[in-house]
Amino acid sequence: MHRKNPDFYFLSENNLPFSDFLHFGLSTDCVIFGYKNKALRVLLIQRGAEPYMNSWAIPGDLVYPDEDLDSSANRILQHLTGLENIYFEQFHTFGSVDRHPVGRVITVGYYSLVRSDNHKPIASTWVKEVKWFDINDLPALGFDHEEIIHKALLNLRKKVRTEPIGFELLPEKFTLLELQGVYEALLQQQFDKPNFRKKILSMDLITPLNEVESNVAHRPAKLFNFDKKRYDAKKNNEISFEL
Amino acid sequence: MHRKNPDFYFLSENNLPFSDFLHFGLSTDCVIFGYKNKALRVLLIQRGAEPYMNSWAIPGDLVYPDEDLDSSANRILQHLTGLENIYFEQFHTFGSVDRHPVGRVITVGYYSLVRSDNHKPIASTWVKEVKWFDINDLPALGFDHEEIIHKALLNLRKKVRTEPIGFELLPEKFTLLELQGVYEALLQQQFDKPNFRKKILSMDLITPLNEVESNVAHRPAKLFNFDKKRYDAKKNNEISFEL
DNA sequence: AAAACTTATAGTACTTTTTACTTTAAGAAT
DNA sequence: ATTCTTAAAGTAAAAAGTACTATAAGTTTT
Repeated sequence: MHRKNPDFYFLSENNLPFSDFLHFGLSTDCVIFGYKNKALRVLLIQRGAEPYMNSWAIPGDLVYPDEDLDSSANRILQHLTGLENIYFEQFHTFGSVDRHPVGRVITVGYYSLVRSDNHKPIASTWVKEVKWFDINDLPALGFDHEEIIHKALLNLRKKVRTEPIGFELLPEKFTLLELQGVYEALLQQQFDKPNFRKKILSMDLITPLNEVESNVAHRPAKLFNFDKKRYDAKKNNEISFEL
Repeated sequence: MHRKNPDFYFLSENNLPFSDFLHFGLSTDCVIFGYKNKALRVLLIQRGAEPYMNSWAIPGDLVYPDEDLDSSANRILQHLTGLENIYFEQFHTFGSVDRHPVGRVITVGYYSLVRSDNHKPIASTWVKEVKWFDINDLPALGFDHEEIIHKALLNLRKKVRTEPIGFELLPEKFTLLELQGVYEALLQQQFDKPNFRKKILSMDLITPLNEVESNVAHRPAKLFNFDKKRYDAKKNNEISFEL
């Protein structure tokens, strides 16, 4: 009951050869959320290789030997969307013994929020198609990716209540009703318009611009943007966002 | 710019040999929280082998090739504390390229909550000493374990506000003032006694017992226990715990 | 150009929750 | 019996949340 390599320093007391411990594959997978027409959606790829050929899946890749986890997730996001400065967050790591048909591959799950307008999904050698799916109407997915999306969504729903990240799903300039739509899609609950407005404005985190929306068949709403500087300043004192 | 192994299915388009991608080490590390004398504390081990010989560290181990992540964390916890049914939760995965002197080892971070009375830490071959440290008075730690503890604490503080897990730090039967002490230690804030009591009781998640504390030099407080069944039943309808 | 329509935005009244504090109760120690 | 300490219940004011109404400011229709 002793290790083959006594130089090593973990608690293990078993009789497996040490080399068995260094044969893990490591990947990152990204659940990319978008928002359009009052609905939350997810960017999926259609696989062009085995296993799960032709299945839909969330984008992911193996981590390079000299690459940090966040860098890896960021690389995938940029590669696929062509965007920089995408908001992303690690939320859970999936490592079931049998989660992967090829071998023991554990994957670090990230979710990210992108402004729906700006993305132009880019297919690659290994990807047949890239497409947005409504969160409530997903196709069958390969691997354990249904579980990953489910968990990502639960995490996002929690986070969105205490940190002002809903803005990441909207363009720089947005109306209060658009913001309300984002939160209604995220939290699956309706808000009263005047009260939502009052609450958001009282947080003092978004600034009104001297612009209004255009091409609308009614009184145009004022445009706002999120004041990240002010939030960062406030954050140091106390948490100030809560829905 | 193409993979050596075209059977593989990730997005990677680089010229590294495929085998380079399967040489990751994988471990789990556990931040074990306890509560005593109105203070939050952490169980640390003193390392008995290189690297970081004699340094203090959080307990952890390599994951076995045929072992799930949660099982691995649970094994470490049981091994070290001798307890079963310990509350634990995966919170973040740490995988910086240089986080480990021996090679590329990524670690899945867990935190756990144990009832302070019940634990009898068990040292092992690789552990010189096992000891509780006040969360505000930690020794220097090996690896990136300071970062891991810091992040565990932040996660715990968030979680404890929306899920009734504070009980995990107390014995089965506890008084309301003891519970208040736990939350004050966790959240680093004082609560008003009558109001705390009112709020907790209004949640209808703890049941009064027909017992009172003994050996106290004043009016003894009633003992309560947490009603997990009732919580699980409520949980399905809506979240009902919030501090 | 006026009227009708749609949504923005301000305002108000009511309810519930939170907060701060006071009072009484119950046992232990002297 | 008296004193001490903490439990536990109660109360009132303040704050926050909720539901709804009224007015404003545009576009479209007539």
